[in-house]
Amino acid sequence: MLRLTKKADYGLMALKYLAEQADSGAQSAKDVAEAYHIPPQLLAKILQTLAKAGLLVSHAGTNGGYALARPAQDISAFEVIRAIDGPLFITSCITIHGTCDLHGTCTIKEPLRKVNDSIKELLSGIHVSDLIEPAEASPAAALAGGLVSIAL
Amino acid sequence: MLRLTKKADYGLMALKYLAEQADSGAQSAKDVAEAYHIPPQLLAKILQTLAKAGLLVSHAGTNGGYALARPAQDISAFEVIRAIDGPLFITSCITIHGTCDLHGTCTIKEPLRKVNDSIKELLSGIHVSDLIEPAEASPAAALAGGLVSIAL
DNA sequence: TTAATATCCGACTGCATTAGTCTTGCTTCC
DNA sequence: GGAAGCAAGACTAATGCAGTCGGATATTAA
Ligand code: SF4
Ligand code: SF4
Repeated sequence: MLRLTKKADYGLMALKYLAEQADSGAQSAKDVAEAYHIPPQLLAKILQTLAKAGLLVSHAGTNGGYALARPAQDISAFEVIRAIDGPLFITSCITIHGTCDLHGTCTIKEPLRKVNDSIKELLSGIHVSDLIEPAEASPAAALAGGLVSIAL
Repeated sequence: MLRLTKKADYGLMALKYLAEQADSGAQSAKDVAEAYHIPPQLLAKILQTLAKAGLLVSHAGTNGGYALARPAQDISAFEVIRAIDGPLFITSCITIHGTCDLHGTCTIKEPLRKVNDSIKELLSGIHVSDLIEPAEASPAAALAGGLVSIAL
């Protein structure tokens, strides 16, 4: 349940890597793939998607590659996931639109939308800068996390 | 991304229905299925699963059916989802165990586990009793929801 | 006792999504 | 011009989900 796709997973890893290597200029897709042992061609497409979504800037040619389009603390995990996996959410009805034929009878739809929003907010409160701390909690993360309240 | 399975969806609807009809005694799987236009045989299996998980009590025979094993406010959405969809979570590594071959190199695993826990807590704060209010937020729900803080 | 009602259980199929690959073309720098 | 790199789309294999089918067992009412 609620499984994140591996692509989004890879995307987050790549973004983290790019955030760490921000000083060293652009990094090629191959570099990132080798650093984490991710299938290179797959990661390439993920990075392309991320670039198209405006989260990365790309530069073709020799010594080209990808770099963050914004500072790491301005890119939320929610944006990344949405860019890669698309805008689909926990219930089939919210975004798939016509998939569920129970729109009339379903009485649980509204509450679930609230849950959906809560998760969305939770993910929006996480930034790639929060991922780079190696082991112990960074003081920034505690601040950035914030609080998510849920009231149905 | 993060899509809830329809089975879990149906399960929540059924539980809500059973909570509402708690006074009328046991309800058969067919009754619930007809009330919401859910494929009867599919719902039957979901209810069986729920019963096996201890969330429902079942009674075979004429005038038999299912009823809540506990009061509605003691059954969390998390339990329901877990019972139906199994214990899998947002990343492939957390519960699938051997699926991801990046355990060594992956540096993003720990932060994601925290996110995972936050979502789990969020879902644990929602009970089926919070779903029965038709339109406006129930006062109980605001209390029951609580706060979920996330700190990486 | 019999028949109707209902849960229980496992196997099965069709479909959608996901993970990953291949191929081809375009851009930039040297 | 050629190497390094991005861009883009088609393609395949595998997985998981939604839903179905068939039959077995338990309970109750007549
Ligand atoms: S059953 Fe209700 S909540 Fe679930 S997908 Fe259909 S309309 Fe949405
Ligand atoms: S890439 Fe990392 S976080 Fe994702 S499944 Fe593999 S080990 Fe877990």
